[in-house]
Formats: sequence, C-alpha cells, structure tokens
Amino acid sequence: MAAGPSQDERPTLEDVAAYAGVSRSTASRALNDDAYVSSRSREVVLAAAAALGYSPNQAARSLVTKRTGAVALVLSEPESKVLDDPYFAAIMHGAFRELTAAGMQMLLMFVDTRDDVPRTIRFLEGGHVDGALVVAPHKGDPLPTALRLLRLPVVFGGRPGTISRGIHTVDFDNQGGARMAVEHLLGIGRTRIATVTGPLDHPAARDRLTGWEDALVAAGLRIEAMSESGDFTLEGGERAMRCLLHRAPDLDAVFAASDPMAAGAMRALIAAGRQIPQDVAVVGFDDHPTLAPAMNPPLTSIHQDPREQIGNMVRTLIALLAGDPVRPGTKILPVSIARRGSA
Amino acid sequence: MAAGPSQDERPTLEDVAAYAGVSRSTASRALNDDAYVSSRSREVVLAAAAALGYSPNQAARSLVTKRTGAVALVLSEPESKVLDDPYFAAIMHGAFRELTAAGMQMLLMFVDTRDDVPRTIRFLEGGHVDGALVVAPHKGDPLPTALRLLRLPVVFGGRPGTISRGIHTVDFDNQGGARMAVEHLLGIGRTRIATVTGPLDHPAARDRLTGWEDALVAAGLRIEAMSESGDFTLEGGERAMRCLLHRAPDLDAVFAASDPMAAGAMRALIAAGRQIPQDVAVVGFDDHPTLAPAMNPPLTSIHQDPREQIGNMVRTLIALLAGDPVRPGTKILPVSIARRGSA
DNA sequence: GGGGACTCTGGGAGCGCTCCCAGAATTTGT
DNA sequence: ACAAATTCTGGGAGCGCTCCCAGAGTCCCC
Repeated sequence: MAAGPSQDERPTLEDVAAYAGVSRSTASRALNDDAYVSSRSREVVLAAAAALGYSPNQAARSLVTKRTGAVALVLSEPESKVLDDPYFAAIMHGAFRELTAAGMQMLLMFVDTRDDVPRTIRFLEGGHVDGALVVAPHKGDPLPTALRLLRLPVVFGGRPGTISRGIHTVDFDNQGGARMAVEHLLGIGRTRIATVTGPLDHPAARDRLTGWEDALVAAGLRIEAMSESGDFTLEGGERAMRCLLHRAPDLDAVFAASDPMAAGAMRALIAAGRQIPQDVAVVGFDDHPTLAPAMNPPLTSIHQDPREQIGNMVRTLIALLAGDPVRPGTKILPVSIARRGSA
Repeated sequence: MAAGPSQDERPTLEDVAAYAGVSRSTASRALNDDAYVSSRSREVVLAAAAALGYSPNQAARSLVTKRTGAVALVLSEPESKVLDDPYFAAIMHGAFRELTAAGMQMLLMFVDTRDDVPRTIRFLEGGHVDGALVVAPHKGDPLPTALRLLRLPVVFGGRPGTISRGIHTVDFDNQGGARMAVEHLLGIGRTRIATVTGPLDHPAARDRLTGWEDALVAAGLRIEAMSESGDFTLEGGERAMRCLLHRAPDLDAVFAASDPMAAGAMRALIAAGRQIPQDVAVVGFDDHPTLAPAMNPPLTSIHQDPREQIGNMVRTLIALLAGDPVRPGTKILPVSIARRGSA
C-alpha cells in the first residue's frame, strides 16, 4: 500500500514519468513541448498523462517559473456605476474570453472607494498575478499613479485623468462620438442643440462635452447656456433637462452624455409637454443594450464596442508579458451611431 | 553584492527572519499568528516584514498547504443574458466583497455554451481553486451533474433544473414573488390577470408561472388562455403581449416574469391604445435597477437582493472549506415588491 | 527540590515542478 | 574510418513556504 500513484491523491509528474518509463525531466519536456524530446518519448508521456488524468500543479510551476498564469481585471468605479452599466459586464466577459484563449486565468477586483486602493496595490504587488487590466479610472483616481511604481505590466481602459505618460491605454473616441451625435442632429435640421454632460472630473464626460462644443462652434451655433451637468444618472439627467428647458425654452434637440441621463431627459421633456422627436430630438451615449431599445420612443445613441476595447487591452498586455517592446501610448477606438426613434 | 535581501528581488521569509534575528520557523509562526510565539518575537518579525515590504509567496504556500486561497465564480448563462442583466454584475460585486473580507481571491469564469463545459470542468478539477460558486444553471445544464463527480466544494445559486439532492443551493422565492405580484394586482381591484412567462426550461420561470397560477386559483379566477411564453427578452414580451391581447382583450393586468418582458409588454399595450395603469396594470420581476425606474410609467416590480444571495452562498462555501459539516439543501430567500407607477 | 507539565525555538524534510548540467546515444562531416 | 557536432536523457539542485520533531527554557505544584 505504498507505491504507485495512490488512489486518492492527484498524480504528480513523477507518477506520469514512472508510468511512461522515463525520467521526470523527459516527462516535463514532453508535457511542455520543449525542444529535444524524441517523438517516441513524447507520445508515451502524453499517453501516460491521459491515462492517469494528470494535470500539472500550478503552484509548483509558478514557484519556479515566477509566473502565475493569471491576470487581474481591476474595475475602478463606484459600486453603483459598475452594477448598473452593462458596459462593465461586457468588459468582464470579453476579458475572460480573450484571456482564456491565451491560456490565462482572470482574477476580478473591484475598487469602489479610495479605501480599497491600498489593499488592491498590496495584492497586485504581492506577485499573485502577472499583469493587470485596469478599467475606467476617473480623474484623481490614485490607482494609476500608484501602479506606475509597481513593476507590474498594466494596461488601462479609458484615459485616466491624471498623468498618462508612459502608460498603455485603450480608449474610445468620446469626442468624435459627441461630434457625430451633434452632426446627426444638425443633419435632421436641428439648430438649438443642448447637452446634458457627465461629471466633469470624468475624462470621458469632458471629452464628450468638448465634442459637442466643437461641432456646434464649427456650425456657427450657440453653445452658451446650452449645457448642464448631470451625473450620469437618470435623476441627474431629468434635473439637468428641467434646467435647460427653463434657460432655453426654444431648444429643439439634446445630446445626453449617457443613456440613463437621456432617459431622465426624456422624462422631463414629456412632463413639459414636448413631443419626442417632433419637438425635441434626443441622442444618448453608450447604446445601453437594455435601456436604449426599451425607451419610448427607442433611443438613438452613440454605440461603442466594449469587446473591441478589452480585446485590444488584453492583446497589449499579453505582448507586454511576452516581453515584446510595445510603445506606451493611447489607442483610440472608433464609435458609431445607432439610429432609433428618438432622433 | 551577494548577501542580504537583494535590491531588485522580493524579500523571502528567510530575509525577514534574518532581519529580525530569528529563525524561518519563528518568522512563519509570527506571520501566520500561530500558537507558541513569544510576543517579543512576533513584534520583531512583524516589524521586519513591514520594513522589508514582505508579502508571502502564494505559490510556495499553496504548494505545501494544498490550498490556493482562491474561489471560482462560475456564471453559467448564455452571453446575452449575462451582459444585459445587472443581476450578474451585482452577484460578481457581492462575491468579490465577501471573498475579499475572508481573505480569498475570486476567479471569474463564464460558461456560455455547452462547449465551454469540459474546459471549465478540467480547470475546476485542476486544483487551481479551493471551491466554486456556480450561478443560475438552467434545466439540462450539464454543469451541476459534472460537478458532483468532482471532490470540490460547490455552492449553487438558483435551483438547477436537474438533480438537486446532496447539493448546496441558495435561491429566491420565485413562486412567492409571483404570488405577491398577483396579490398586489388583486388588491388594486384587477381580476383578469394575464402573465408573460420566461422560457419554461428555466426553473425560475417555471416557479414564477406556478406562483401566478396558485394565486389566481386561490382567488377563484380564470387562468385559461391567460399565459404566454416570452423568452425573458423585450421582443419576446412584446410578442407575447400581442398574443394575449388578441386572446383575452378584456384583460386588466399583466404579470411579466422579467422586467425586459414587462417593457415589451408595455410597448405592445401602448401600441394597442391601452393606458397604463388605468386600463392595464403591469408588474415585472427582478426590479432591474436601470430599466424599471426609467420606464414610463415607472415599473412596479418584484425585488430580489442578489447580494443577499451571493452572501449566503459565500458563507456556505467558506463553512464547507473550513470543514464545518453543512447540511446540503436549498435555502430560499424572501423577495419584496417595489411599487411604482405601473401598478 | 525534583518531576511533569507547559512555552518557545531552530533545523530538517519535502510539497511538485522547472532548469541546469553532464553524459549517453545518434547523426553528420571529412 | 574517426572526430565533431547534434539530439536526447536522467539526476541534482532549488524555488519559498509550512509542518514535524527534537530540544531548550520556563513555570508550577506536590
């Protein structure tokens, strides 16, 4: 009751080697399809591994390779945001798919408040993961700065508001998207186009405001008193829309920098007796997959593909991990417009 | 240039011990606050660890303890579902919080199609995690059956349609919630209450249908020709509602087994010229945080708290991991009704 | 005061793997 | 034909940690 791969224990490399009649070294080489293994040995080892149901012990492997085979996906946004916005679900899902295809595991971490930062940093520098994907840091988020000090490969999603030199970033063309929204509204004959902005400490919100401004200025139209800040929420959008209606009762279109804010704006417009889109046309941003089509009328919105973003991020990180020299910088992804009934 | 914790490398336990002037064993004991360490040694070791910025090598630790300190969260639902439904985001977030508090890491895995099952099983039995939380398996999902063969502690969220003997499950009171919805509609004087069901291979959808039936039968009201299957989507709900209006034009209320279906139903009702809630009252299920309040009128819906569910699941898993004898079975969590304008 | 308990410590072994190195087997070149 | 390269193999070391064990020190109670 002593020899052989015992019944209850998981077989080790040594067991596989013994079963195959080769040494541990040869078995290891065969399994990692390293150079210098005879095809006969390789075959016999692979057969042994299959017969015993062998799967390598990841802990033992990392101990010597100093690689964990895992990557952290860090979502740095307040809880409410992460929960409501399907963007994050799409990011998680896409990251999982891409990482799995590359044979890596995905560890998920949320950073809701500043209090979570030290713990996250400690974990990240604890050597549990080979690299990190960090999504949506807003201005003043201490995470990017702290991460720069770590010697851990990191790729950011969404331009961090703070320093951005020497870091890898994949972002959407927020400014271009906002311009696209305004140009669409101009195209359907609107000339008094207001905007409900996101919180302006958020780089994306800022860029969307800039895009709106640029397009209106280029068209020679008025921007004064035509913008009001929401906070990316329905209630914020509703409140902002009421302000705008008060300040500019003659407005004939509104660009909301997020879909929930667009929904709030629509509510305020209906309450004020305006018809959508006849009296006031509405365009949102993000193309919220559940919300935008469910609105009445369905919401026209700027569409961005989170999968493309996370795919780019993962590929960049994997290149970094492989030691390929990747030039730091920001990659900007294009957006499109999803036309529905509201504009 | 040889001795001491070298500048670039991460310090090891040996380094900490040397710095503190104790043995590796004592350092280990102090750090794991094990029994039998003098308070002086503990202090000096902790100080050394802090000074050197020591953090233990998880791989080395797992190698000997045969524990990884990580748990897999497995979401077994088709991609579209996971992406649109904030329920899953809440589950992930809640799981992360609870696991972090227990000092564990969370590995996230998605199982979209049957093809993903073997890979998932292989991973789970590969010893990468200490246990698994598996959410929302539907009837015929091969995952639960396959997992039973593994000697890996698993806790399910949402009753799997297949065998449920000997497994740990935490579910919501779907039947009770549906009953609650119907009773609310009865309470506001409705008597011809239709339902739009989810796909009936889904245990939750089935339970919600049963609850609706029970409540109507108990009230002595008609159920014939008053139910129609959607598929948990907006379009399905819209189509089902049109059928119901055709079959039972005199209906005065509808209970939809999900919020997107409720949104679809509302669209069909408005298209048919019915006023909500005057002509037809609408109740949804899930209390979708973005969708329900954004509807016009805002949607009354059955509320369930995903955090409570995942919290229960994590606590059960941790007890299992600790070797506490937990009786297998299903824990049913209560739901409530969120009253808004639609009913 | 002496024996039996506790409290604390350090060294050794070993978890399962990969890498290095020396040597055996095989091929190639002249 | 023999030397030199090349292919392949097995053993040893060691990654950083925890656990076991033996032993030293300390306390207490009869």
